[in-house]
Amino acid sequence: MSIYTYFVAMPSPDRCSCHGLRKATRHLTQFYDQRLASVGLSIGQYALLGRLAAHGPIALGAFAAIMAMDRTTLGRNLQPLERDGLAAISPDPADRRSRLLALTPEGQARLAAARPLWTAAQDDLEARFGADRTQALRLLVAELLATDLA
Amino acid sequence: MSIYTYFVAMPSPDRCSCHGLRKATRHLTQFYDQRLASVGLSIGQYALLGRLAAHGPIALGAFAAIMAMDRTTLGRNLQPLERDGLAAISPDPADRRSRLLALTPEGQARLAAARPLWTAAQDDLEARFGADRTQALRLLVAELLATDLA
DNA sequence: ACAAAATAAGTGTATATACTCATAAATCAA
DNA sequence: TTGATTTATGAGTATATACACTTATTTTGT
Repeated sequence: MSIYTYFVAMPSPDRCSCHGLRKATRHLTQFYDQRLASVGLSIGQYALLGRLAAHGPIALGAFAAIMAMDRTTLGRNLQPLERDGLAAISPDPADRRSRLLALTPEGQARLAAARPLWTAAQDDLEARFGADRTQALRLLVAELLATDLA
Repeated sequence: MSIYTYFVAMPSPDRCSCHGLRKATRHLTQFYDQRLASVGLSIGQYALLGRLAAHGPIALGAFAAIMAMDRTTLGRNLQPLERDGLAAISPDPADRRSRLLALTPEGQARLAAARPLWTAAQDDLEARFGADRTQALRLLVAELLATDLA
């Protein structure tokens, strides 16, 4: 543990809403990533597989919208998952421009293996940050996401 | 505007705290990035320069702690700023392991040019998302950042 | 003084993010 | 029908993020 740790022990609320959110996201992402590392998934990959399981075979653009992710970002993020056989992309017979994304059996197995680790991480977060604040944060970020900023 | 946009118009609060936070951060980052694009800075770069202006010449590790950023991430993020002459790294005479990061006059000028755009973005966010919710979110993410999750 | 431990930083590698541009296919309008 | 437009996607480029490993330097314990 570095001495620099003490400098951030008591941060003042950030004047910049975006910078504060970005810092907190890095913090939380590292926490979840560490909890999932033993099954070989990041929290981003876990979220992709989980949502994909729920939405079945789906076009890339539609899935990017569900994930609130740039279309090209989704494409890049899928490459390691496809390479490792966790997700598969096939042509859409109904529209030859479109390509359908689907979870493979391997992807389902990996997701099932990760789920208890994710649940434990969620519980640990609530225990450390507080159930009320965790709930409030979840609600606020969902509302922010639904806010049109363009 | 794609038809997919309608799929995300009314999101349910995310079960995964991390995924929700990550989506909202992408959303907000794109908003700020677009507002700052005309001066050639991303919100991440703006935050770096702004904090650097406040903390003067400072060692890389100490600055990474202030930014709540991984040390190696900071190093990579500094490369374009150094290349463009906005920040400069010099050896620390007191400790030859350490290197001191400082804002250049060019960096100060760029920061000054960006500041009104950032202020306008902050104001727009508050107008659209609501001052009370913006304030609450800022406080919550600061508290989350201060929470030890290890 | 010197060997061991701690510290500061860089490099290699891999994934994450998104902009611009290009391509192909479907839709629409005259 | 056919030419213009919209839509779905991929490729190129650049920055963002962080882990594991390495190197150089300082500090510390004896």
